[in-house]
Amino acid sequence: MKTLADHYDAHAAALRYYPEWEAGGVFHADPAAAGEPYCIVIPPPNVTGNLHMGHALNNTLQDVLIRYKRMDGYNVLWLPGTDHAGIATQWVVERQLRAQGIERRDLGREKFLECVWEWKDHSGGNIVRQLKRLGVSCDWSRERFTMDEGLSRAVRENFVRLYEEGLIYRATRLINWDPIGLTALSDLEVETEENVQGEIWSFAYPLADGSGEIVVATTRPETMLGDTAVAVHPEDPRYAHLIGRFVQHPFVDRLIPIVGDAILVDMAFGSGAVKVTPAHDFNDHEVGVRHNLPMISIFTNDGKVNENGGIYAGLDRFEARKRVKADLSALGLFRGRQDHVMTLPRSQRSGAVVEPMISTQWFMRMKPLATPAVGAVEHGFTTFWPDQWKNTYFSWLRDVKDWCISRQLWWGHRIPAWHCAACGHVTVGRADPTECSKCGSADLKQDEDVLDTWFSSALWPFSTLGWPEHSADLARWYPTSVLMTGFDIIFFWVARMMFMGLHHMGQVPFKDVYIHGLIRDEHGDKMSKTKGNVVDPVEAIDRVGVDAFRMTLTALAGLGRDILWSEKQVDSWSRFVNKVWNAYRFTHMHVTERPAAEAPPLGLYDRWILARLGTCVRNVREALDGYRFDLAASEIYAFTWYEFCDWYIEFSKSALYGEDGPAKTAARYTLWTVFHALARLIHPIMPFFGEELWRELPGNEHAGTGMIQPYPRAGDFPGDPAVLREVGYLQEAIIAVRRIRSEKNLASKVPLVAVNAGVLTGMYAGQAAALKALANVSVTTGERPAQAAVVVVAGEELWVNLEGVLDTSKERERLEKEIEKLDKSISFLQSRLGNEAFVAKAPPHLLAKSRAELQGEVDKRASLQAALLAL
RNA sequence: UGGCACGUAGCUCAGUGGAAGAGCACCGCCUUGACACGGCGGUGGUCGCCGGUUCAAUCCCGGCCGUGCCAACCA
Repeated sequence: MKTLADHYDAHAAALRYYPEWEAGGVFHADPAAAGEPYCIVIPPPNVTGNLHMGHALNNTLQDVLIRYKRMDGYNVLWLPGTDHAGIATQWVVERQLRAQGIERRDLGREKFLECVWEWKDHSGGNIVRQLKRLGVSCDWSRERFTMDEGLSRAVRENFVRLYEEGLIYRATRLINWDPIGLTALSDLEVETEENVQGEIWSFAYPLADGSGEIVVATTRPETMLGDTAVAVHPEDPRYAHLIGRFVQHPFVDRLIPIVGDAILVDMAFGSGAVKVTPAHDFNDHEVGVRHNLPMISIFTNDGKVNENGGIYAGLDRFEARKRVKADLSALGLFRGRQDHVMTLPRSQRSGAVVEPMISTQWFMRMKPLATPAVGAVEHGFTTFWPDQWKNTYFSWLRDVKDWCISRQLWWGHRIPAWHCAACGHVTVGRADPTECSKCGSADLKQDEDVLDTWFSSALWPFSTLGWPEHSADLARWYPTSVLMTGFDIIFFWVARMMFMGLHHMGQVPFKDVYIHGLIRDEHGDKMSKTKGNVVDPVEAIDRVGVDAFRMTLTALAGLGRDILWSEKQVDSWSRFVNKVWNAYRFTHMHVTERPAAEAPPLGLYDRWILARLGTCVRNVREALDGYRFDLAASEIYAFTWYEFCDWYIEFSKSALYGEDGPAKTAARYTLWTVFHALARLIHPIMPFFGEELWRELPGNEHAGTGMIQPYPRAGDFPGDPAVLREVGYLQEAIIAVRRIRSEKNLASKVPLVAVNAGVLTGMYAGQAAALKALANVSVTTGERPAQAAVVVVAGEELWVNLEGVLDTSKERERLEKEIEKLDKSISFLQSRLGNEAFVAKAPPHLLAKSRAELQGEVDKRASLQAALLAL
């Protein structure tokens, strides 16, 4: 007999099996292999990042699917990789250099990039090592990086094609500017800070002809330096006559027109007049465009007032605000202030207050790209899980503005455009040009900017598979099967992959998009460093083992729900590993070799547990197919714990501890068979544990790894309804007896005897051993034996009656109410359908609970109660 | 302001147009030869509120209240 350790050693298993799997090439995908393709391309983590709980969830769930499909015979590829994460990475390195007193600009572009690459090489392997500790079965031979050679080529190809198609263009626009990061930002990289305490500050512009004034209000008084209009509603009786006249700017020599604009101005708000700063406000900018106003920039890139700000030039934005207010007040133009709660746009990365600035940037034309991306989801080529996220996707794409793709950074894909010093023409090409494509001048200078980091991410599902080459991988695995990610990057990433995939490949990049929730702490708060409630997944793995850790994540991953992570949950789900291990040890005590392939004649309980196993397998598959990870986990948990351990193992003991014979053979076969399936069934969720169970299963010494065994099929374990019914009744009988015991305070060693209990003596005589073993109740006929401590009431259908023993009047009331309700339903359905159709169609419990039966039950319970009290 | 979710046992969550479920917590009993990281039994819920549809609603529909998220935001 093989002795197993008291406890499963998750760490030892991980150390042993992962290298074996890698060395054995079982993660490796072959496009020529058989099977329906199944592919996931990993959402690439930041190359210099560390594994956090979000990654842990994201990758555990992907691995569950990947392993399930791989075992199920699909030709599976899980392609891993990392992202260069433009601003984020540059920011980290800049900060490190600054700590050494080195500024990026002093270093120069070349040197700085060397530093970034160094940093990437130094800390870039971390996240991959941590992913491996999770047990993820990626094909590491295909690992990619957004700035590797192939992907850089894809980025360039994409840029050139879109440029040639007129979908990428250069223009001077009002854009979001980060005055600390010194770069343009896309709309998405701007975050709004809520509930900022601010003020609305009012002041007057004197009319140029001295005939009066017009009062405007603003949260940013300093922007008045760039005002080029005052807008009023054209139908406002207070101001309509002023349209076309001018006010005098108090600080700069400028006459400002009063314009009528019904779109911007709300007559009912404030004074009904609005100052217009077209160069530093998006709404005002539109007014400027509509009325052909001058757009005067008043800020430098680092957020100081420029030469257009007259005497304020050189002041920081916020300093200028104070001075402008003071000076306006001094001129007697201040007209009041009130507190105002507002929102503030901040750079996602640097935290700087974003300044809208007029700037020349590269843009991607979105309308022609977005329309097919909307259609693809509308027509079901891609499905969101849960479904409601498609609304988020639609609402953004339907209203999307052109995407500012250039960044004034150094870390990233440099824009493949060359400016001609001679004629100003821009040459864009797949190869670096030597001369201007217009005038032929060789005096070319490459554009200084790099592309938004999401520009390369948008190509990820096909660039990683080899695009723009027509690779075998691309042909085999595009479109991919599912994209798994968080809701926060539906805009940033999902939508962009959709339109780029559709544009270049003519097909959606993935058939399903699974959106998982956020991992929060046990109180439902977001994890954050400042709150100190961040859970480190690596620490959690060290503590409970990777299998238990993954089981917890999987079990908590409900569709469309955030996860509240707590040690309690982890401990609770971890215990499952121990429970299974002990059942496994029990099996090893009784089963030392692989049973004959042909099943021996099986007993009632053997057939029962195998039927339940079949149901479990079906439910697990259904759950996984519908991305219900939580249900898959709890299905396995419930079957194993409550049916296999609590019932089957107890049932099987009398055979296993009894004499050799068919019953023992059958029980051994059954134990082995359950674990043979269970080892595979749990594998996707708990791969190391599953592998250990598989390898240590008697007779599996040469069976190879469990991770490529066929996933169990429900059809392998057919069920017989009669068997399920019989065992169901038996369980009820046992439960009822136990309950009496507990209520009457009878120790389990006190033997009970059931006399003339029809159900037990007749139908279930064959299960007497189980009744004795599990409830210590013997079944007999005839007189009440004197030696029995208590005689359980005899009669028909004892299993029901026993339950009735504990009836209270409350229970009786409930039953009577139910009778009333059912009575009505039954008579209605009978009169409408006719009795025969009713019997054929009505749900079983309606039939069973006909009035007479229920009434009989109520009566019976009452009399039983009386009988019992009399004992 | 708009959109989307959510509201089921003390807590975290499943669930269904036809007899309310799990885990944790709690209360008893039990160290029985896989497991005390265990076993057995139990307490606990007008399934947010109000209407409607239906023979029947926790489930479908409408309204309301509460919570969360996303998006737009008024100078």
